[in-house]
Amino acid sequence: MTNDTRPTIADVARRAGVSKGLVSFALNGRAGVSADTRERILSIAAEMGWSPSLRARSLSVGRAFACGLVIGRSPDVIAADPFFPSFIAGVEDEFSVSGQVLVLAAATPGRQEDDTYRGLVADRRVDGVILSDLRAGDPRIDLVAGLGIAAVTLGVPDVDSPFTSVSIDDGAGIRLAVDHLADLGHTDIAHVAGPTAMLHGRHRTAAFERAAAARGIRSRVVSTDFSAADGARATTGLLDAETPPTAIVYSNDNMAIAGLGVAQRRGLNVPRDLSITGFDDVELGRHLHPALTSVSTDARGWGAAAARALLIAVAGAAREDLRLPDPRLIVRASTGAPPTT
Amino acid sequence: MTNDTRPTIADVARRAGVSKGLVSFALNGRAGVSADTRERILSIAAEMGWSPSLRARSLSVGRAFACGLVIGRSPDVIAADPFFPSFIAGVEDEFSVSGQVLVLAAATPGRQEDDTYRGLVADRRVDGVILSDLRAGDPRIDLVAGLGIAAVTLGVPDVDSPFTSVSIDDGAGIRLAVDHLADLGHTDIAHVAGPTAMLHGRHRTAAFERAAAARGIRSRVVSTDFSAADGARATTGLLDAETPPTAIVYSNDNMAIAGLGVAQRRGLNVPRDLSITGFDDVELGRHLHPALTSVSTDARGWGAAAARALLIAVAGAAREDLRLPDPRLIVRASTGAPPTT
DNA sequence: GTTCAGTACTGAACCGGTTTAGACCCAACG
DNA sequence: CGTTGGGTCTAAACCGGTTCAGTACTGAAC
Repeated sequence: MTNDTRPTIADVARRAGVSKGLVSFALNGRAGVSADTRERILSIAAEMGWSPSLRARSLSVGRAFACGLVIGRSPDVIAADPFFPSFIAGVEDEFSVSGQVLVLAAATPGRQEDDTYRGLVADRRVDGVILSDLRAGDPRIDLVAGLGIAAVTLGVPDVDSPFTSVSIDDGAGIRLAVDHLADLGHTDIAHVAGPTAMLHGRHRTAAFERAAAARGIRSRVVSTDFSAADGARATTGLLDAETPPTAIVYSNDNMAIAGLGVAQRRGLNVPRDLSITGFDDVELGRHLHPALTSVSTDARGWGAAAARALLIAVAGAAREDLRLPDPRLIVRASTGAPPTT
Repeated sequence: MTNDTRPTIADVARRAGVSKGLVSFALNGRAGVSADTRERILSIAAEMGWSPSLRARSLSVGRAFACGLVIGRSPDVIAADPFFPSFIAGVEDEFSVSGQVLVLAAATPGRQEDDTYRGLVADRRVDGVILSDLRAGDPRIDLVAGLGIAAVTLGVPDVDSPFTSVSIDDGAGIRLAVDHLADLGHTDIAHVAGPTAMLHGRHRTAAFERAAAARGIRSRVVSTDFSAADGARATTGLLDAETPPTAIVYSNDNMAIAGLGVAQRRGLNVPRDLSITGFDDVELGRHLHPALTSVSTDARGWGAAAARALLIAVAGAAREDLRLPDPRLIVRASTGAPPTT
């Protein structure tokens, strides 16, 4: 049943009456092959159903024809985060047309993140990696640079980096949310942020504080691990305060939805008693009651852009940073004027 | 900076004063090497920081040391589905300890699912694949079998298959939900199902109808594409009926949450006016208001089991089907007694 | 008519491992 | 003392491509 003896380049060469080398030249479109010989070789190859063995190719040219993505977050948080699936879809949009393949590795309980990278590279399984969820003073930059492999970073690192960065100004998204709430009349807004160790969390927090200050708004920030549970906890803490905020800007939709649940459970009406904004604009958000006002980022486009940049970097081009279009705020029913005291 | 000249087996052999072959024997723990020679070779290898080139190994032994997962759903649906990330985490739990790697491929607009498999296998990039989201009369079984590669299926296919299946009885989960609702007094329950083309959707629907019949319950089923939007649409249709059901069993949490939104938007109180159950038990569910009653399946455990089974199949073992523990129903606040007419 | 350049092609080395056939040594046995 | 046999090790083939040095032939230039 399984016919595992695929034709090799030698079979094609024999059948075409030429040397292996010439077949290789013909296939790779290199000079030094006459037009009709090339055509003959190619048609014989097609007829025999030959395609070069990626493994042999990989060994002789020293490339893996694959790139890696290491996911550092805990699986539970990943599962709740719509970013990765969309992002991966975007990466695939690009890879699938260029014969590349995506190797996914997750840092698991039994294996630290660093070891995951080291393993991927030590085996030369990938030609490049995508560094996501950048942290402050991220050690992976030096690690990967030392490992001698191409990479792109998602976001601009806060340390010297030899790698192309592909970034989106998520601060702009937070700013839009704050301005929207300020326009509605809110003067006391809280921000439920991601982990402070993560760079994008910091950016969003800084953007939040700047935007709040610019509008003369009382602001407070509480940081979380991005999980719904932590979002709920943070919300409870905020609503328990002496003078609770009249609006909360969450740094992801998952936490915003959990926060909405907490508020409703306390008998609060959203948006009459409390306004809420999310971040990611997951599909689910528009079907909630009330529908969630959220910052929409193009995760899929980001994935495609990162993949493209990585392929360029693998090819040896110099670093050239890329900035994607700013996110937009999708205003729905979860935001409104603050309660009149 | 980049020291790209890793030591090769020849370097180790020279340094140890033996032949390449013997180093290979020593490394792979094969007989024919004296104990002290083996030790000497191994310690020299360690000292030189040598590890065998996966590419060379791959070429000579004819294995890729990688397995593939092709995701056939549209990226938007994947993004909303917590199953894949958890499942992948489980796969990684297993692969990371056995030096395997997960190659992820997504069927993209520019590339049909079949071509994705074909490409993965034609390049011999993987030693095996995981077939998820089994469809009725799934053509991928024959395709992959014809391609001559190992595989495991997630769920038991409805056609002849040479592959090990790793399955979970999701029908049991649906039955638990129906029984729970029947116990509460419901006599008119609807099921918002997944696509009819998908086998697990069919199983759940069949289980629903059987369980309803067993309890003498009026039942109806509407099928969807698994998206929140379609879940909302289905819910609207059900609630618009002459005599709407008093409870709805959704086949994933995402649709259940969207359905909850639809009900609340209409001014219905859940669970007083309408009971709702989900499927997946996402973390978010317990933070909603009301907290979602849902069927909990161990996606991560499933991933680990599938990975283990696949590695066994790749090693050449005979097919041996595997059935995972039944899912459980987590009762929360979204289900209650039906309204008294 | 030789030199020269250029094109088309071959043969062999190479990537870095695995695997097999066989050489060599020493002990035991008839 | 010659043979057999088991254990240790080497040399070389092999996996299936790429690449480079070099050869043979062609046509143009001097």
